[in-house]
Amino acid sequence: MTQGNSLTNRQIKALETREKLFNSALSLFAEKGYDNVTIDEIVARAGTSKGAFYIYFKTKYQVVVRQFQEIDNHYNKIQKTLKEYNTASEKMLVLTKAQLTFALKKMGLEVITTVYKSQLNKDEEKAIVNPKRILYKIVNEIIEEGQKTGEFRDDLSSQELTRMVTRCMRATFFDWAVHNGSFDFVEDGYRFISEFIMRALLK
Amino acid sequence: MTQGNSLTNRQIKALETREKLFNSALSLFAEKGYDNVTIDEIVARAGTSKGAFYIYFKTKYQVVVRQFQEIDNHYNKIQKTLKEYNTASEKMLVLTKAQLTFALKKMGLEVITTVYKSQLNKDEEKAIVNPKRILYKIVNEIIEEGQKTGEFRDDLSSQELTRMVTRCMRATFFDWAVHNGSFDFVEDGYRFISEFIMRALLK
DNA sequence: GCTACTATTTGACTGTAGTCACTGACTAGA
DNA sequence: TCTAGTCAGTGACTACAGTCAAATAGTAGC
Repeated sequence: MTQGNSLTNRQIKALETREKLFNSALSLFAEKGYDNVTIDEIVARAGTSKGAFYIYFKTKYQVVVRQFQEIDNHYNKIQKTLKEYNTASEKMLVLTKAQLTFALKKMGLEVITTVYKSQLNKDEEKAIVNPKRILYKIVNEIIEEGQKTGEFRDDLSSQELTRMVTRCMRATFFDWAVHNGSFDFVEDGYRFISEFIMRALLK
Repeated sequence: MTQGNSLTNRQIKALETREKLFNSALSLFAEKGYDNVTIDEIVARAGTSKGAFYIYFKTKYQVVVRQFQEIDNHYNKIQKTLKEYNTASEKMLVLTKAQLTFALKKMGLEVITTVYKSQLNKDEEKAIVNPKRILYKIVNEIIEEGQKTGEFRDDLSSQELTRMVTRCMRATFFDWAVHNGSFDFVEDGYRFISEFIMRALLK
């Protein structure tokens, strides 16, 4: 078949088609909102066909899930910032604030709502609870560090604590989406973690 | 119009139609699963028409949301049981266990998943975050009691703590739905609250 | 260059949620 | 009892996500 990294013209074209569909969809979602965009519009703008769309995306949701995942990968930038802070508690708080600010700015209400809704569909790709998410690795590292330094409790494993903490983070996102963004996401979410959840985590 | 509580024949018939639609839908959902039932089937079994369905239910989701609300009201039975326990902590734990057992048995995965998904639709009736839910009143009462007896922290208001605790409860439901019920709902949910969240609540 | 194969693309088609202009039966008031 | 008006109910229709058999065009081997 293909040798090494080289792609045949056919494969290159296919990648282009996918890219055109992805960009067309994202620009339409941005212009009109997810619910007001049809697949027919997406493929018209991409200059391709409906069948092609469903080769590259299993559902309409999946476009947004992919967008979410792309943005989500940028958490590694946050990870570097964390080194400047000395305690695991500080790191957890800085991460929380960064996560909330970042999600609000880069994703926004509609992407978050759409992704959360998609996750409740049986066959949809599980993006937000994927343990490979960088976010989860960061949280797990902070917790392990906090357990080592004696800041955090160690009667539960770091994996288990990570699962619980990230569950609480998701809860803020879900609540905000259910309330149609009618409360201050960053303020409320930060308060929830810093004033409430942190206490469950500390020794 | 109508005098006192008396209903015209017309209004009685209308209530009957709604009831027939509701029962027809619930029995079909139970038989084939929510996603495999069409509105046309529902109205056929109810012996009425599609238009009638949409007079009584704004969306297909709403049937399940109403079912959820009916079941949800049965929390008042739990409330009475709580009086037997002495401390607010005990009450919170008994409530948690009861809630999880109850939801698992009476609602099940599909109802929970469907309701949670519906809540992310803009115009859907907000059932799970409705502050009038009996569950929230019970939680609030327990928290106020705990604050009075000095068991629970009082640096945050009981309302705020209620909001945070119930957010955590919703988180278990959401996670379980996203994972398609692939972990032990009662076991995991109870552990999350008793081993983790309770510590955030205690003084 | 020719051929057989296969990856990609197509768009007509299906299924189903939700709409709406219309119908006719019931009600209230004269 | 008659009638104007209302309200519950109807079902053909629209809109749109998702499917799939057929068509097209790139590729590899000769």
